[in-house]
Amino acid sequence: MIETFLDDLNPAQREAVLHTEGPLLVLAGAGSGKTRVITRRIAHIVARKLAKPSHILAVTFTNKAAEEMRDRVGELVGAKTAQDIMLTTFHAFCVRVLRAHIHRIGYRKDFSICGEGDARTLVRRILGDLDGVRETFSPQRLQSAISLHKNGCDRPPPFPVDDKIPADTEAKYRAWLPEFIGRYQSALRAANSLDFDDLLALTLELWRKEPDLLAKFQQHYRYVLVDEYQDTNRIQYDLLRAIAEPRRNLCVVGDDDQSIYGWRGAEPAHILAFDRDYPDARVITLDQNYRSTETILSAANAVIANNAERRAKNLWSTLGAGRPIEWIVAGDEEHEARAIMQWLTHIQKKTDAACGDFAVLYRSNLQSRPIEMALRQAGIPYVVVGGQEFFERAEVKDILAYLKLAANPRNETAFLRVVNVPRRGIGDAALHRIHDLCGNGSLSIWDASLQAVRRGLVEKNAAAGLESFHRIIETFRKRFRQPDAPLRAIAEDLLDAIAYRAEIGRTSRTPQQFEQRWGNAEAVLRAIEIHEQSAKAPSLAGFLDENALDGDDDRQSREKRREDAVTLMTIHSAKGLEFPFVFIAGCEEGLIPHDRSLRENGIEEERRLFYVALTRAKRHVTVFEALARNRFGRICMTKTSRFLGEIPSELVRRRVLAAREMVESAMTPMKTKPRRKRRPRPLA
DNA sequence: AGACCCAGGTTTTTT
DNA sequence: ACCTGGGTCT
Repeated sequence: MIETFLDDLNPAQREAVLHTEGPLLVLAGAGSGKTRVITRRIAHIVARKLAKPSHILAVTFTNKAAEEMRDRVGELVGAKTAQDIMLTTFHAFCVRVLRAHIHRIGYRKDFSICGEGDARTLVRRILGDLDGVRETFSPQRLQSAISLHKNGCDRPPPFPVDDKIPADTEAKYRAWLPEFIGRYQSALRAANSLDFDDLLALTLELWRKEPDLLAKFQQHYRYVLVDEYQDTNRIQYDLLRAIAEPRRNLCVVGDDDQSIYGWRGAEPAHILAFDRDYPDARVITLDQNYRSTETILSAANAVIANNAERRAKNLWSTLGAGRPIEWIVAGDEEHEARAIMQWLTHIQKKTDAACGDFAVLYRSNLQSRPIEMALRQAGIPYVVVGGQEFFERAEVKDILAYLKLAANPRNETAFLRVVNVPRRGIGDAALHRIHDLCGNGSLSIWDASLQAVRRGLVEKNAAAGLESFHRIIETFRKRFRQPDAPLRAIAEDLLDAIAYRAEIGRTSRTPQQFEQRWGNAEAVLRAIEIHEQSAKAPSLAGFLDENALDGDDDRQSREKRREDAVTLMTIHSAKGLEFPFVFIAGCEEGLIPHDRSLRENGIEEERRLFYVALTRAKRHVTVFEALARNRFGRICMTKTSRFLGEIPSELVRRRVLAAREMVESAMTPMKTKPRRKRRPRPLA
């Protein structure tokens, strides 16, 4: 039994599995069987009875990764045993800890989790109260500054590089930022909400302030494993160190060359410094690749060798040389798209490959348009991965806001979103009055609104509206709290109580739109039902936690990927995946490396991104380049990405479908295409 | 409340 | 070129 976990491992993998005691760093190159090592290692610990399954903590970054890992571990040790392992994301783990213990540091246990969108709304609102700064700093920029700050990022938050901003503004900005963060925090606090970063930061704070509690966790988790270690940020790193401290059975697995989330606060430095922090750490490098041809690996190795900040490693495989990398030069992006379509068709004819064997990768989502058009015209099925629409839809947000209020009436964002949906005659005047009552934030907007009614501070109409709103929330708060409450049924009642179907009807312009939007509402109900059926202890709070942490991953996208269709996605979303045939579109300076990223994060992260793209391929890579590209409505000549030049030329076959001079000369006269006038919107 | 217009910006996006 | 957000007008 035990031997079977080791049989099909190479010596390095085997050592990584067997080295269970003490700190271990596994440098796992792309395609080197990283997941296999982690799952076997867990199975080994369980089978050898080194610890109970529940004493193992395995952390991933995404829910998807956690699920997959649980499945794979389940295949080895049985699904039932796999259930007991604490195998989750950082954030989900912290939510668990906080839901149980956060009262010890003065927070309420029924806090809401404030997603990225809600947080942005909050930033906007605070910014709205402040005069004179709104013009200079975008909410997005501030949000990312806040996040980097909260994650204990060492470097200063990026300051907008912009000629229009006078030189002394940066100093002012830096001086002012802490105050802004303070306001943001107290707004969150008043709303009894935590953002994603708080989940991590407060867990750490909790552990620091309550050493006895930390000790219990340390006692409990005997083995700690981390996947995608190159993506950890400062706080995550501190959390890991804290919990693994006494036993030091900390195993981290990652690849510094695939660190592509620096802009998110990930610090690849951690992987480079691991054996400085743990001098006795065993370091194992997995460099045998089981995925790609030797040609692909040589190209990838050559490219990444240009990075200085890395641990040197060279991937190798025994899968044969394979075919040279194809480099196709097209005229503009539409030409490129057609070339992609034709080349794909050509390969299919030669190899019998299915559509699902192809991925078209690009740096930026806007590149997908022309490619989609070309594929559609040719009748080639495709799926575009990415985009986060579902949870952005108004209906979905509305319903979730009601549910969030039922779980935590203090949730200010949710309150403001639906207090007047459907219309209850609560206008700006009433809301201002209420807002004034909140004062410095000591009173939540919910309580303030109660008081406003009680003290007759708002006009009759608004007061009546507020009272009915209060009643609905209170009613459903109670109902949801009943033990074994039928969540879906209650949620349906809630929609009835606010006549939401009619509301959608009223605000839809066409029957199709109505169907679509009501369909979204039903999708939320279905999601609740799924939670009800699959969760160990279903609850409203549990459902909301799951959804807050599960971003936009409605299961559809996952299932869609299975279908036989060409996959279109950004390189970022391709991390961790593999395809027989990979096309990389838009290999031009400015796109990859992206010029803005170049400015803010430096060249090396962009190079890693290109490296990730190359190493997704099993059999063959084709890189595409357009000589001219539409940029912000202007046609511009492009320059070949420097990364293409870094691939040894003997590995590449270049085909030029468009001559530079032709493209250049075609550019000047054709600036005015007959422009279609925009018609007035056709009514239903 | 809803329609309309203009200005600004425009990379990636695990949770 | 295109979308978003905010402001204004009806």
